[in-house]
Amino acid sequence: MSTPQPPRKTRTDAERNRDRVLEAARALFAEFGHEVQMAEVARAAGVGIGTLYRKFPTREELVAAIAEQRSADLVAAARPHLAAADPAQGLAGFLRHVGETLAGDRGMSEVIEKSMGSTEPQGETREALLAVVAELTGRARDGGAVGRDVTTEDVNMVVCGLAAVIRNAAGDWRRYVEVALDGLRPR
Amino acid sequence: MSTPQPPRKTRTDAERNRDRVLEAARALFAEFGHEVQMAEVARAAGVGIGTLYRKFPTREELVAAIAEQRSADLVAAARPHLAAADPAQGLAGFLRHVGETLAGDRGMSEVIEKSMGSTEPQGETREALLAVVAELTGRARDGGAVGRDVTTEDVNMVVCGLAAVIRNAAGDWRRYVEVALDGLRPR
DNA sequence: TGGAATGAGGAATCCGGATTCCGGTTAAAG
DNA sequence: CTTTAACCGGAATCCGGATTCCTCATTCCA
Repeated sequence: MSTPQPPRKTRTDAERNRDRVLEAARALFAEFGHEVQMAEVARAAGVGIGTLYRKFPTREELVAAIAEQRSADLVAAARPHLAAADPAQGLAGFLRHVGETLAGDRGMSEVIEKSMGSTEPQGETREALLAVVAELTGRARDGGAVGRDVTTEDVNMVVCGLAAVIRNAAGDWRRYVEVALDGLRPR
Repeated sequence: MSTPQPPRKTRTDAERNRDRVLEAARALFAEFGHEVQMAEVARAAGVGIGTLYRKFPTREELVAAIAEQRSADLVAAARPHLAAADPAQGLAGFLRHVGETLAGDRGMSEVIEKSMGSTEPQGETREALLAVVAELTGRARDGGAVGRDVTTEDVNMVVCGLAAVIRNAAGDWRRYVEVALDGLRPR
């Protein structure tokens, strides 16, 4: 009945392996997207499959962990743009940054394409990301950088499209970003 | 050695089954995308799996057949827009039509998202579709409906983004189309 | 240092879904 | 109305990849 757990400290090698897995997964997902197999990740991490599974009981959980991590990075990267003096540059700068990020991370582009917009349930980090976009959009709108009728959803759609373009289209995504920004401007 | 084949006419029921399969696949792909299982298609078509496989030896071939069909529809639908008096309305009208189509056909949005842009090898119908977009873009540009620096690739990216937005985002894709069109306009 | 307790590995297993196979049918030809 | 090539149906099989499980190795604590 009692719970006299004599809690031992987490083994150091266990922690090290966890880090290796996260690192390997991050790299592989970035380069090949989430289609990468669990065995690949384990191999790249220099770890057995069993170990990988003890850290992340499910492929889904591993993917989520990485997605969470990268999303947080994006939210963090938004800070300077939120603080930008010129709200127009704030939104534009952030969109360009998102492009740069997704261009270097296939897995992330998959995540963003699916998450920006779906009214699905999701982690708080996703919420934070949406909040950031909303904030940036609001400022840009107040500052007259984008049309008064531009909504957060409009921007979300642009981001979703950007992710798709980066992952599938042959053209220069930077061009796409500029076109989208032009489209959002007043008048 | 000789080939005195007394060619029999294709059985009528065989042909009928083929049509049923195509019809069922079209409907299912449109509603659920290409993730639908072969068995589902067979069931919906009121046909055995074996029969389905005699018509289309591979899932891939079935998907390709439908994609081809729908792409051809899109090309055909472009005709009136190509003939539009106002080139600005030509491009805009076509993009809106594409949106309408993709909004009602999940499978098609998947195809378009992947094919618009990839310099991959593909069917001639895909070529035709790209040619149509190029033509429409050229006219719009010549007519001053879009910026002089707008390329076919730019428009392809917009279409690719549109497909993604329709399939994933929560917002109103019509809004997205207008934003994109605004972004393409001169100035 | 001794002996749990926790972690590592990776072969074996499970699973969902595509594809194959073959005995039973049925339409076309004479 | 036969004959027979084509065709049908769907159970059985195959396959790739995720997930489980059990044995052995390490690390932590007294």
